[in-house]
Amino acid sequence: MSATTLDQLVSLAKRRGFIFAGSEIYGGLQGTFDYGPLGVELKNNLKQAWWRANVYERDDMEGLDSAILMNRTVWHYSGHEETFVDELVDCLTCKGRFRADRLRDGTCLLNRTLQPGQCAGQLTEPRPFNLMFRTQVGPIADDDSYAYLRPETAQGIFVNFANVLTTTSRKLPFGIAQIGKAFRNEITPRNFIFRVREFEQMEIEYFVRPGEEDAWHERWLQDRLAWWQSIGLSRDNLQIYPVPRDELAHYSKATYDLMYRYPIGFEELEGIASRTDYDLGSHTKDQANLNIQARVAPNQHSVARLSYYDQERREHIVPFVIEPSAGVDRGVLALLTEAYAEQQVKPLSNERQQAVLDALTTFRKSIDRNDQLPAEQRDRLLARTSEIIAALPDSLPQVAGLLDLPGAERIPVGKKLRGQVEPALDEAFRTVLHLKPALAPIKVAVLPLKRNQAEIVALAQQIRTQLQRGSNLRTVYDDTGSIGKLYRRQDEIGTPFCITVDFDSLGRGDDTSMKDTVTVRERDTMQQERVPISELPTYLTERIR
RNA sequence: GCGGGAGUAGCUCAGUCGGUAGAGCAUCUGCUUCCCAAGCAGAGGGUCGCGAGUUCGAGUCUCGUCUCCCGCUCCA
Repeated sequence: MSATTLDQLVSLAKRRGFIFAGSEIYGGLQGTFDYGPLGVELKNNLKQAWWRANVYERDDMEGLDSAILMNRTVWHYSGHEETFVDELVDCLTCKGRFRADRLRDGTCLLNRTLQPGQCAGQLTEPRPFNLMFRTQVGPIADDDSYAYLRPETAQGIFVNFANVLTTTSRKLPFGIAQIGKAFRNEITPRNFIFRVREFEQMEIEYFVRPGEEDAWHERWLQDRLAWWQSIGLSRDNLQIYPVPRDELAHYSKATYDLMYRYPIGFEELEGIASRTDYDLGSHTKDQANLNIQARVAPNQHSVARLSYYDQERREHIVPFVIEPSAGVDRGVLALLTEAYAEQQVKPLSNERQQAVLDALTTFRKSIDRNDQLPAEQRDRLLARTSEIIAALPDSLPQVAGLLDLPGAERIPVGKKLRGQVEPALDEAFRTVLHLKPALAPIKVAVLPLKRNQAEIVALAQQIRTQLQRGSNLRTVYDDTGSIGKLYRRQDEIGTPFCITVDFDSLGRGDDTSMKDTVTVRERDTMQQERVPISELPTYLTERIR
């Protein structure tokens, strides 16, 4: 089971320190999020896994980290100044929002049921709606001293194409990989970290000979699909969406979107675009002599020839580009969605179960009696409630999803239902993140079985210190609760292994042969194994790779 | 930006007829506990989204405003 509502993830993320709303104490800033102590680890692990697979484990890739601020001319020739900056007006009559350049005489043209002119006078003033953020460069704020925050990392790669080529002696095909921040002034940031104004991309620009792009496009699609699965996303939750021709971005010949089944439905996780020679062709000098196939604007500014000299054919060619471009934040969200589970770990007491059942029954009656709900919503709610009642107690975590359905907020007893379900979940369920160990923010937690036993505590802390220093495993020590509580706490943040130090570890148990051994408890199975302290680094490293 | 819903402690929620804010969980401390939410005692944490107005007195009534959530445009 994975997360069924975004709220479950938002709540966990905030509660345990993965992700916070940006600038929270001042009311927030829409479309920004801060990664907390655990979130930064998870995100770093994701980026590291990507870098390892795409740079270290391949022979045809170089890395790059280009500046966020770039000469404005970059965005002129990339096409972004034209396609990312719109003057928009709103029509107060027909509620439409239009590009000012599509209007004639201040009239709403797009509402075709009206004659042009009928909306006139109801339009707001044209306002520049700039999908690129502008910022001041230099101390003097005049009209020309501005730059954009990059809306994609890709252009940093294209403008460095010649630099990388000459310094690495690469032959086609080869790629350049980059991870970095990008900024878009989205009209409506929404859905937690899914659509935000400041985000991070993991991008590859892969350069191939013209004519070979389609084969490489297919290959990259399969590569990327396999990679996402290798870090834990299940194939069932991934979809390939070939973007229809009329929806393609201005640079693209063909694009596959890799869609993931988020709680909000299937949405794009990564785009794999075939960009032809549009980008290098746009940024290069000497365009006329390079047989560029894409339609590019004449470039009078570039001082570099962004081409590849083909020794065999003795000619300069402009490579075609395949671009697998993934969202880091969307990756994090996908990982959390996939990993999240609420599992029953012990039976529910009778009173609790009865209380929940009563609350559900009351809820169902209340829906049934409510005549203000659209029939469709009502039927859906009734059906879902009945399903949950039938599948109790396993279905208990699904109540969150039920209360998230459209219309549910109009049923007042929904709050009471939530109030009954919560303690039941607390009592008998655990929340667990089934993250791949390599991605887990914390790899190992060292726990004393009893915190008021000085010797146990001392040994546990000693083991923690050894693991921290002697291995690359992020290790924490925790003694702020009973052992069961500590396990649950680690489950919730996805820690794959807990090490428990007990009396046997000290040689003070019934079986003295267990001296210098500890219990290692595995997150998913909750199984325990006795391991000699000296073997811990090897034991753990093998299982966390 | 428009339409619909909601803002009270970290979370989920109470808060009656207007009378200076409560519970459970979470967090922290102490005691206790020989492997899966224990328990007990205590502590911290809220200008009730914000700003006006009405009133002797506003979480509660009125107006404005902001933010968030759901639908319309965007796409990593």
